[in-house]
Amino acid sequence: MKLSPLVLRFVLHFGEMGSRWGINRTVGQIYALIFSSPQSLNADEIAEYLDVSRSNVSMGLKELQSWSLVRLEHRVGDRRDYFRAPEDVWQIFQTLAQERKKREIDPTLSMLREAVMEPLTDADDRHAQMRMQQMHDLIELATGWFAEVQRMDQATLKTLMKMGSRVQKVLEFKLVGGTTKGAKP
Amino acid sequence: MKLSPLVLRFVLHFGEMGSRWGINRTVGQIYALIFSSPQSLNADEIAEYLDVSRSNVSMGLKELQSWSLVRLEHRVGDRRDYFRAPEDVWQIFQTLAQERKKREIDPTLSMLREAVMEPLTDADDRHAQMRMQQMHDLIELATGWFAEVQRMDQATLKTLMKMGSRVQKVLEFKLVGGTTKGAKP
DNA sequence: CTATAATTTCAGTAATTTCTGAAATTACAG
DNA sequence: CTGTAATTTCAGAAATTACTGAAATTATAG
Repeated sequence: MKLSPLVLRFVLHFGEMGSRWGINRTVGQIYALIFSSPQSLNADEIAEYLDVSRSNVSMGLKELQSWSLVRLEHRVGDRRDYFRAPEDVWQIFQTLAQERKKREIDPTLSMLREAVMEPLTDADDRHAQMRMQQMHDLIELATGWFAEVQRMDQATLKTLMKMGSRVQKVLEFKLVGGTTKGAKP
Repeated sequence: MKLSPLVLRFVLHFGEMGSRWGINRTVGQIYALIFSSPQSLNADEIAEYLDVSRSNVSMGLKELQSWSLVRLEHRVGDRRDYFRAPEDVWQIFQTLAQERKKREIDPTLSMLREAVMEPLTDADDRHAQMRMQQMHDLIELATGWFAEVQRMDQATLKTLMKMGSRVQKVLEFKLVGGTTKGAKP
């Protein structure tokens, strides 16, 4: 089976970018294929389209499932597993951000949390600890904000993004009076 | 030369996380070491602290410079290059985000831009193209927003983050009347 | 149950990435 | 210039990661 030039280009691009995104080529290609396909696909079809081994596809699909980037699906009278990408690209984006946070940020945050707790006397160590504290505080602020943003509904978020820097004006207006550091609601 | 247990832990963690962040172990370790160090360091010192080859350090430093994560520095009466991490962790964060966007997002965005322009007749291709359009629009919105956020001053950004979801209330209040899609200032 | 289809696991191999040490280049003091 | 220190380059070695094909496991139709 052969892919159309359009889909092929998309698939190959995702394969190449894979390494920059921390996934391997095949996983990137599988995702691109499933994402762009009008129907859900089974593992044999994927292996044939991409010309890779069936076992490689199996491993790739497991990886994509662990990222919640593909959904399993079944068809009546067919016991094979079919895969499809969630429709809503916003949802995909959020899932991806969440997963990346969990894998790329959270472990570092706990490491830092522990490190800044340690009582120290050595001057150089204290400097290092101060730097870690700065990094910790920044990450904590950013991820805390991220968690709240995730709780917003899509419409608000879209509005916020479309407003762009105009939000600055709104905030300046609203914050006159020093509510900046006030208690949470 | 030996690292203190605190710094060692930090350095090793960054080395391990490196692969998840798309950098190699040594680069991660070099950065952690420079970031936490009270003084700038030269390549020989780094090689000795981390027990890796001088050439490996040279390559790692080039990589970090390409990410603008370390600054070159000189000392009077010493012709060696010394390296230090920018003080401001916010600045570091922004630099990092900018670089990642450039390397991980922009190439995909241009690929998608081209793909959605193509005139097509085949039904499956048109479906694929529609999916690419969705992905393109989302990325464009998100990166456009990101660009604007980058233009905000730090204080506003911090305020925004500290406000968290309360910003939703402010927006709801301010937006009654349908200014949502209005012209830019 | 038994037979077969579907999927997963995994040991070995292939491909890629990282790292080293030697050689080449660059920078500069004398 | 010349000599030496500092840095970079790069070919090959080492380590890691990705992929395959065969075997094992799981699922289910009959």
